Amino acid sequence: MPKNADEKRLKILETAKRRFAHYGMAKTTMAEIAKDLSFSKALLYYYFPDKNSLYAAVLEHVVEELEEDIAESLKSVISVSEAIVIVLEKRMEFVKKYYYILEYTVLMRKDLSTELDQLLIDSFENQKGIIKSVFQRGVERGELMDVDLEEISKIFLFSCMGMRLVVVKDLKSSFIPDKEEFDAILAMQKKMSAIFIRGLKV
Amino acid sequence: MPKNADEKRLKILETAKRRFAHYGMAKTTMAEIAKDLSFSKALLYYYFPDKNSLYAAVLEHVVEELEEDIAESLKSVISVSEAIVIVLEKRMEFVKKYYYILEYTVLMRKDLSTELDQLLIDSFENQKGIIKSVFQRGVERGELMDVDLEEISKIFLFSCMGMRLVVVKDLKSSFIPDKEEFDAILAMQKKMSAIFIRGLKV
DNA sequence: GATTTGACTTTTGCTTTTAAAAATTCAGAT
DNA sequence: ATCTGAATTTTTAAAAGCAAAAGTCAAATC
Repeated sequence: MPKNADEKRLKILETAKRRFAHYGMAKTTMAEIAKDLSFSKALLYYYFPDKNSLYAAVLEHVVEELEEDIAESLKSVISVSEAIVIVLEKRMEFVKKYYYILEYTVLMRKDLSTELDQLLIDSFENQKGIIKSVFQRGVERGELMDVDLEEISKIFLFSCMGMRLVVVKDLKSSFIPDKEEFDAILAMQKKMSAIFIRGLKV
Repeated sequence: MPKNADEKRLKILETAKRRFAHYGMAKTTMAEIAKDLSFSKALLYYYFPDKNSLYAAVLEHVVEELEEDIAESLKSVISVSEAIVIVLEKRMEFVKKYYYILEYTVLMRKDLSTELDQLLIDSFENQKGIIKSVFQRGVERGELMDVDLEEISKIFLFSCMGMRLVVVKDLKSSFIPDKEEFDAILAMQKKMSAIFIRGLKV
């Protein structure tokens, strides 16, 4: 019975994820999710306190997917450069794949619930941690200088993230940037990181 | 007589600049500008086709101020690092000083008039040119590697600009970021550029 | 003829209104 | 403890009205 309950929770999560990924938060209604599952709308509220929490759960889910994916990919990688390229590519792939889910957090930046806000902070910290550990390995191997990695990782991440913001101007129009734009951004991020890493070499 | 006409045009420009710098584009009316000068509103339209053109003229004016200021400051500077720091500081000072004037272009990013759009593109190109010539001098002096400076300058500028966008989230609320935020951004930009430049060294 | 203006017209940017849609609650059924 | 239908509350979005601001122009002034 409790197992069955968990299954239902998961089903809701999956269905919501599909809807959010396709139509975004604003254009997805609780009624639609319920209908997809042939559940009553009220049942959704039995498993999730409100729409926002459901969204947060979905977001957490996909963010974990990215984190695991990156962690897995980095296992076999040796050099700092290679590792950073992997991270950048995975990140970009992720943004492309879940654009409509992520869009809401960008649009709402300011007034997000504490829950969501914390989730984003955690996600950022995780990303920073990954970058940091990549650099850390470089330092240990004598490849990179011994600098304040906490700070450097943050700066590096900010540079990469910002690059995307500069190019993608119209966040309001909820229009997904085209492949060319994404590719151009990724190319710049790679080039920047190549120079950046070189600047950290011993 | 024509000289007097030019003077009036300039007076309008100055008054508009003061208003725009203090209240921003949206909160400044043509009637107010006219009243400040004891001109009739219609006279403003004799010298400028519309409010947008007046704004563009003001923006062009302040942008030129920045460009000249930077060019002047760079005359005496030798090393790449020093030069870049100067550019970053001047840029930030400029943003602080004319925040309410610049705000409009950021808010309206998408639907700006061709005129304004071109002005921003030109300004960006100018900034890129400055960075490029700084790097160029570094290359000539044998300080930096010989790379595609056009591309590198763009990437460098994007990284710096983006950094600000990442930190300043609420462009909508038309709230001026506080000194601490600006300082934090500038500090990161400086650190980033130090590593970046080191990454370009021969 | 180049400037300048007051009076006039058109647009734009708010409220306010309001109807529908969506979120959320809840008493009671399973 | 799970689940639902029906009812309630909140949001959203379109329409209407209105005041302020943008923009025009014929006539006056220099």
